Amino acid sequence: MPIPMQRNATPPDADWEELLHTKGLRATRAAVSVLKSIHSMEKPISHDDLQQYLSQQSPSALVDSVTLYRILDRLSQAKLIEKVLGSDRIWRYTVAGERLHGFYECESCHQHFNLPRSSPLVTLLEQFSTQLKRKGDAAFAISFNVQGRCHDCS
Amino acid sequence: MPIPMQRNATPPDADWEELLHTKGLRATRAAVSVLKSIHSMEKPISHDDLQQYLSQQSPSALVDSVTLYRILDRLSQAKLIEKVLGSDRIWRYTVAGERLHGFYECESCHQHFNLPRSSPLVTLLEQFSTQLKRKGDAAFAISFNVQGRCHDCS
DNA sequence: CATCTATCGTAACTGACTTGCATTAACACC
DNA sequence: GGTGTTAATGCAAGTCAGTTACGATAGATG
Repeated sequence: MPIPMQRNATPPDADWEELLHTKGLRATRAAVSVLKSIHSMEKPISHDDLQQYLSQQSPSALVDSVTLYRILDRLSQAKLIEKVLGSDRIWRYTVAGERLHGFYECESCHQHFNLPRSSPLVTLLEQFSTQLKRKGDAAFAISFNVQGRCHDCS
Repeated sequence: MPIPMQRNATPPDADWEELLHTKGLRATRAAVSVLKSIHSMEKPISHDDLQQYLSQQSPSALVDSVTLYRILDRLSQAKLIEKVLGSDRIWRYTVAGERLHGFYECESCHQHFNLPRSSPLVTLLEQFSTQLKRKGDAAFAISFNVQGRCHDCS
């Protein structure tokens, strides 16, 4: 499984550190690189791929596997990132946003692709989601997933 | 985790056996009880709960854990049942239908509830799904999931 | 700088699911 | 009814994503 492509440049470290602090988290070297890396990816990335990616970045970015799990946990609890469960039962992590995320999952390689926010499906579900929230309902989140085959696997 | 309630009576065994045969599967005692049981449930049930349920039914319904996994696999591949992945990374199985399924998952106990087909959300997504199919797109299935807390857990 | 405690690293564990392989029992064909 | 074929079964052992325990380390704060 190839490690997903990187997106564009990200803000300086100080900004990430501050972001972590506002959530009551410590700005450790590991947490910063993880947060930064996830924000630089254009699609959700798994624990495994992320660890590999980090190890290739620089020796200083090396993170222990358990530590990485814990960082990912902490960041998602703080809502700095978002997790998506693939049908391979593997969690993938991506940027968290105020807006709803929909994903396209390749049923063969299980790569996930963010559906464009402009997709009518996303718009539709977003409306629904805010309706639910307004109702103060017991429902907190809607997630959805379109399955198919990605270009590489067809 | 309590074993989900049973629904109403189901057709005689001969019908289930025939159904299995039409899919090229053997009508073993185990396969029949599994198929029958899942059709008698009103919500998706996990491997574990199903095995427990079967063991309580009758001694003859007892199925080995691995065998049960394999039966569930076979039945879903034959599209006689449908699988849903919970955010606890556990598969649950339910009746397969031509129509789209949406689920409500309790984020605490992870029980799944079928959303009523009359739900506007289900209708909406169904339209979308058929649109995709018509387009002959690479997308095969849409699944979605509303998360919240069930009555018992609140 | 010193103290406090969140975070880290190592090793061992968990549990849902899978694989290998010898045995059994549906089904088909006499 | 037998009887042969092979799908399906049961047991033991394996896999692997994720978790837990606990002593060591390093951010934060005064």
